[in-house]
Amino acid sequence: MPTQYTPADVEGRLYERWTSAGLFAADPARDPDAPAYTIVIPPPNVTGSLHMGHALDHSIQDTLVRRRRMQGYEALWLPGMDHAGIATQNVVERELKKDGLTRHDLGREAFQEQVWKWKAESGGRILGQMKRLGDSVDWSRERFTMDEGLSRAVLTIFKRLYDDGLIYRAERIINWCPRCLTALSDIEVEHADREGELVSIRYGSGDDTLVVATTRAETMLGDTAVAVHPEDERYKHLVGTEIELPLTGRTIPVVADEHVDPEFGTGAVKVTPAHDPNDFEIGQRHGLPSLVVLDEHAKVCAPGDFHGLDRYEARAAVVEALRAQGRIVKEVRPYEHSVGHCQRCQTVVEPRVSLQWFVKVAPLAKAAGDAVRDGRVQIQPPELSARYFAWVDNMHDWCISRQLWWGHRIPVWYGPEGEERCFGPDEEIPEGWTQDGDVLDTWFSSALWPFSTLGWPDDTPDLRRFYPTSVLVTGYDILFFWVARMMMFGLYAMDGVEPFKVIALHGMVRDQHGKKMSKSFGNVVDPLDWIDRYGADATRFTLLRGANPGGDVPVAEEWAQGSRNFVTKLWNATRFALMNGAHATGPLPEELSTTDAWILSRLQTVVTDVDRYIEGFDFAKACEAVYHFAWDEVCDWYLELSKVPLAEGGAAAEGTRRVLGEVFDRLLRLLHPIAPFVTEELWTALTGGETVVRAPWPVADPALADPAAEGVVASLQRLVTEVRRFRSDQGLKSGQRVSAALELDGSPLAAYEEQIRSLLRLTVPEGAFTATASLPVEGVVVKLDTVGAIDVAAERARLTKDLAAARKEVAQTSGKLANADFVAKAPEAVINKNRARLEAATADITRLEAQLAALPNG
RNA sequence: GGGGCUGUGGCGCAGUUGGUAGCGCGGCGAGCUUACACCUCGUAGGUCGUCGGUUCGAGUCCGGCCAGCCCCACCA
Repeated sequence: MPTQYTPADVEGRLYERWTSAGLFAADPARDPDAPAYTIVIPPPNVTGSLHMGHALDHSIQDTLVRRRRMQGYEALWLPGMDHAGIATQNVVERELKKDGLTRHDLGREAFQEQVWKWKAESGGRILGQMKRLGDSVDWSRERFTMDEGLSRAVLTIFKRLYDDGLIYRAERIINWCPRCLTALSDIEVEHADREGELVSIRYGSGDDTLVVATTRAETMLGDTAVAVHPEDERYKHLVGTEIELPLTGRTIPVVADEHVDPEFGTGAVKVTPAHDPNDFEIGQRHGLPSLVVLDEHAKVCAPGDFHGLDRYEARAAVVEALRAQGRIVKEVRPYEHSVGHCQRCQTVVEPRVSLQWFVKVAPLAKAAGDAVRDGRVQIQPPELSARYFAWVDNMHDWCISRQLWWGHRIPVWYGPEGEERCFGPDEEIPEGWTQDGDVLDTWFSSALWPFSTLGWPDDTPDLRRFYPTSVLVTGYDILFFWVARMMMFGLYAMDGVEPFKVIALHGMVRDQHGKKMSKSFGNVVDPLDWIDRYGADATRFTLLRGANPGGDVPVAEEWAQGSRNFVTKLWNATRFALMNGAHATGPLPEELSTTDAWILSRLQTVVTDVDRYIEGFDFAKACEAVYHFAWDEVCDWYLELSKVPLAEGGAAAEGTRRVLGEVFDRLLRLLHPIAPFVTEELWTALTGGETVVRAPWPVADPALADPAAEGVVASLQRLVTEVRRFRSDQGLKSGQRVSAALELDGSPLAAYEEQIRSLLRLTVPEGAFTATASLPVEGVVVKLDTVGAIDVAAERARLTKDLAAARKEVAQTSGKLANADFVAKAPEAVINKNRARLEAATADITRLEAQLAALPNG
């Protein structure tokens, strides 16, 4: 075995072996007694490629699934992709544009074919990248939201919602993207503050004028009223009258509406029902007409001088024209306000009245909220529940129609007599009926993901065995987009059965300064680059190690190197064990040495801790626990201590070989869900087993807990550390052997004289000491021949400092114990702890004084 | 405008029901000791944003303030 582990040499080979052996395939009929464990992957966009966010998300899911699989669950991790309506259509349209074509040149059917062709050729790159990460998904169950089966699910639930009156078509004001030329739901709009200009305009003529303010002057062309507060004395006389609307030759009514804030601006508001959500509501309340003055490209479509101008050109032109008429009052002033942008292309969204399809969310959202409220679905970490409730309890109706060609077409047809009818997937469409041209929001089909992927609406064995799913793992950023909607549709479609038991939310991957990764900052890290250079295991470990519950995950090159080093360390440690004949077969030795008993005892604790941490979604702690056990305890102490019995041979060596094998067998299994590749490579080498993928998950054996052995080794560690410190302070070469006498009589450490000499590079004295340093530690005395004269002054200074600290400790602790209030009110455990502290400090004083006294005069 | 979060050694983070602070990286010093220099050994750095309160005792509970971040939102 080489001294360094080269991930690239093994990862591909192992993944291939796992999949061809079908190790990740779930089988609903395999063992009816085994509990099921299901995770459906948050389907990445078919246009997407693996980024750090996926890598984190998948590392978590893989860890959960691999552990359950080892525990004997029938574990299914179902992979798939989302058709990503707008995103994918944009990609393909861009391709067409290179040939000077638009989708309209092709027509709907040909365009769709083009998208499928694109998908076959260059979509789904991410699936191959998931293999690099080691994702143990069941590839035989891969799904796509546009699959035939999933499409049937979409049509089925649409019809059910339609028939239940939960889907309706209406003329409403919606968010319109003038570039994508489609409606958007509220959450597909991102708000950002933008510098704009607030223009104050005088409406009316003669004595009957008032001033309104707007940041979108061009919308005045579509004004159909001015609104004032009913109690506003300034305008009371105008309410109910008509007022002149400049530039248009129209007059509009002045209406009184509670919504107007008399304190803000002039207290008078222009009302454009067709292009502003507020104004739309005012319009509804007062029966005002909606006058659409901007077309789907956001160009002025109202007749007149401005016709055909883009909204921004029109804005300037309108202001200019008003200025010419002396209508602009005050100065036009800069004004920062929040502007909505299309999530997909960042174009400024234009609110527009149009005929769209909506889901009536109130009853669905209520059920989705209740499922969490009454504990049927648990949100992890629980603190994030508040955000969830805030959302589901205040949800507006969901605009689900998109004016796109890529997606599930709305299954509603219009008849010759103008009637409207929804047809289910298996119904025959009568002659002469035409289908609605819109498609559904991508999130509509993703909302069905937990059950549509399992065969719903059919009653399949998969659906029965694997629904509801066990846990949904995703970033908190997608709680509203996806999770809340899965809850709504899952509960609705599955008659109240929740789509998952636990929603485990993780944070966002960030750079080492906590900054969001983005191309513009230039701080994006490509997980595949890390996998190439450090390996999948190190990449996963880095992410999981930073994954504190609910927190964002900062990553940096150095962290990845540290993880890579850990993997190498594990590699070399196991290599050491193998070179020394470690094996994991047969019973453990009857008689365990104290160090063997100690490491086995520690192992039980770590097994328990790691299991508990993963169970609680605390991956950072799970990583830390294995990391420290493997490195600080197994490598730094146990391997070193084992060298003496291994060299000794005989029964001592044989016992150690068995224990070494036991420790690495369990450690590798414990680490496998987190770092699947290196553990597979090492575990199969160590045990000769087929694969660790389906090896049993380690369970702690309480009989192996040995506090006494842990105590002895702790003493040994303190002794060794103290002597090392002395050697280091005195400038003794660490490799240099030093003659020493150990007076260990009566100490439990007596049995470890050999190991102590080995760890400290001590030899047995052959003659008289030349210069001696005496170190009383842990009740034993170590006499070192220091070869040359030791630095007495430095040692004295150090001991004096320690002595002062010990005396301070004694003073503080004894003072505390003398405090009547403390003794009366503090719990006994705390008091005992302080007594122990006092005792230890007192012993330290005795020891240090003796050491000082033993120092040669110099 | 509403809601939430964070502020602990140089950097990034842990700190369960309150009991005198831990980890990784980095720093400094020493060293190729028969697994590993992607290593080993030793070591220096915090009084926990700030003010006040509760308590025998607070990083850990309560209140004010300062600083930063995020989400939601139809104030022209």
